[in-house]
Amino acid sequence: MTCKRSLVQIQYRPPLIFIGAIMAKRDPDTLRHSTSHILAAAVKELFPKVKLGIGPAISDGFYYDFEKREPFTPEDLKRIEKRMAEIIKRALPFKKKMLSRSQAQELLKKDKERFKLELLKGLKGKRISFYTTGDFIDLCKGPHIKSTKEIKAFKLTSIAGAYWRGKETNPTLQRIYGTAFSTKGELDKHLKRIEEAKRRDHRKLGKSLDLFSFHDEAGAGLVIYHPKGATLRRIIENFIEEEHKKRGYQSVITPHIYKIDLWKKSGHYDFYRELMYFFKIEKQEYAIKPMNCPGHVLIYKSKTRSYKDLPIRYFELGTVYRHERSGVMHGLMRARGFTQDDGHIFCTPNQLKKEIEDTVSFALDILKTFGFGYKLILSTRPEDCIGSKKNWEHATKALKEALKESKLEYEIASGEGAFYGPKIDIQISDALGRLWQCSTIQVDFNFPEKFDLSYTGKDGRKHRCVMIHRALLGSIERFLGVLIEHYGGAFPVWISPVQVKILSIADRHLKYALKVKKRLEKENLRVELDSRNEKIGKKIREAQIEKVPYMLIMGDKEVKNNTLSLRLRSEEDLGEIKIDRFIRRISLAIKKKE
RNA sequence: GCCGAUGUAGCUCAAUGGUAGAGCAGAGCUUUCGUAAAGCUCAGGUUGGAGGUUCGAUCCCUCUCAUCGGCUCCA
Repeated sequence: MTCKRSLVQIQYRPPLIFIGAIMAKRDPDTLRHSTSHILAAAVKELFPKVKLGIGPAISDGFYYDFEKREPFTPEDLKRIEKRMAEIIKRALPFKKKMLSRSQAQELLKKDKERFKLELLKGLKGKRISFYTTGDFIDLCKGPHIKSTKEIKAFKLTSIAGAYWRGKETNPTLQRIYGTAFSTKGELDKHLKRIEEAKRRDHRKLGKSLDLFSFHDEAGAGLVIYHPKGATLRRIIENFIEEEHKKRGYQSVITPHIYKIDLWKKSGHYDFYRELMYFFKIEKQEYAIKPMNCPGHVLIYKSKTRSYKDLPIRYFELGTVYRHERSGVMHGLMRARGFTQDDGHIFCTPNQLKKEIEDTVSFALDILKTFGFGYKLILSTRPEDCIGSKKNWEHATKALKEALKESKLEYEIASGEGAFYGPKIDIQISDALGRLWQCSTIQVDFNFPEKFDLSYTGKDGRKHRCVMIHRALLGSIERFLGVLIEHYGGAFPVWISPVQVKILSIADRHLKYALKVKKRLEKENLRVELDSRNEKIGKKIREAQIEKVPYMLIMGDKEVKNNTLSLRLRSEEDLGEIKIDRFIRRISLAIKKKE
């Protein structure tokens, strides 16, 4: 079988710096790919009529695609797993076998392996390599482990549907996912990591930390923020807006709906209609904005611009709605309504490189503030695109040079650019190691043409300006989702919805507790008081579960000494401390964004 | 949108072709307590929604909505 390396596979790479992700020291791909053969062999033994797709190694394991009328059940999975263990026990060698093209074709035809035949057609060369393990034979370029004995620990993890060769118009195959390791310990570690990731799932934490909710009756993909979630979001929004102001952006505000004519002019009506929400009032058709660009463009166009004005940078926390297909929603990570930290830069072609460079460094600064790892991807000209070749080259070169001068490593996604220009995407990963695109920096030739965006040059003539679309967090929703999983809900103090929880021991301590609360609120701290008639143990337990960074316990001793007893969510009991000292301590942590 | 699974109290889950139960949360009472869960009592449900099969459906079937795992798409 073939094992195509593509960006799609790279997407499954393990998290960059998260939760101590453990990569096996040896490259485990060969082991996993070999295990996928054993999976196919077991399926063939149990279900001889099944046809084979492909079975590559992916970052944490492998999969194999099968065509089978009846879906695999979880029970089937267990049976297959058992048969795989038997095959492995047979200690079969992986043997390479070179066949001529006609021999290969004959073999696959005999087995009616129509997908393999299709793969064979796409292969170059006269001799085609196959690998055998016992009676099982598979078209494959290898390499493989020597013997099935080397598979010491494996597990089938899930079943899912997948299109043949990833194309929607192709038949749906059934994909069995699994993973394999060279020791049992590594497998256990891996499974534990998955457990931990599930515990950090932002959808779960969003509920238990009372941050946000979704409702059947409200609609799929529409986030409803609860007080604590709203607080968290506002802090991030204020932070990001301030950072933009520091870097020469001007804040603007634009409407949520526009007449359909504007969307026709911008091209969204033609290219983006499927994803847009439309409505008609008094014979006038409107659409809810899926993007913020048109508004910013109208501001630019509201007067003539001189080269002296450029670059102009507009910023808006713009809420957009996109009708995502029903199967793709994923908590905050993929919603139908979301807010972008959206900015547009209008500049001269000569300014392009510098602007890109600054924007990339801006994005990385922001990501570093939250301790994220990241990956840069440069997407180049797709087949179907607008704009002259010269423009594309200029822009792509500007992007490349900006990255080069910033000494940043990046991958190239050839032909993956938007139809209107090349882009740099930055991905960060969630608890399960899934990468999410957050920052995106896109050069656009389309808008400047369509809206005739220009400026007057030194020569007194009109010149076409260049437009950059960029979002650093991407969508606030997605970023929050990743953030929740990144911190496992234990946010640094500066963004914690509740920074301090005061826990009073008995009713007679309430007055003092209230006094302390007032004092802390005067320092702009977010404080809650738990004065319920409950035991201190219970109050602590609940504050721990809420992951409040600082707990202040107040009883007779503290009232008498005019102090607080400080406990951290890391379960540290730090004992008594003076109020002012505590304020200094927490203020410093907030300032340092720890 | 596609493949598959799921949907029972606010939350986590149990049970059944004869209209459902537990723990936590909530309310009331007792208790005023020192670093991860005090006790008692009460209340809480058109079993996601619509239709069908059946004497009878929460359970079986169809449709629909939503969620989950993927595919595809994407911020």
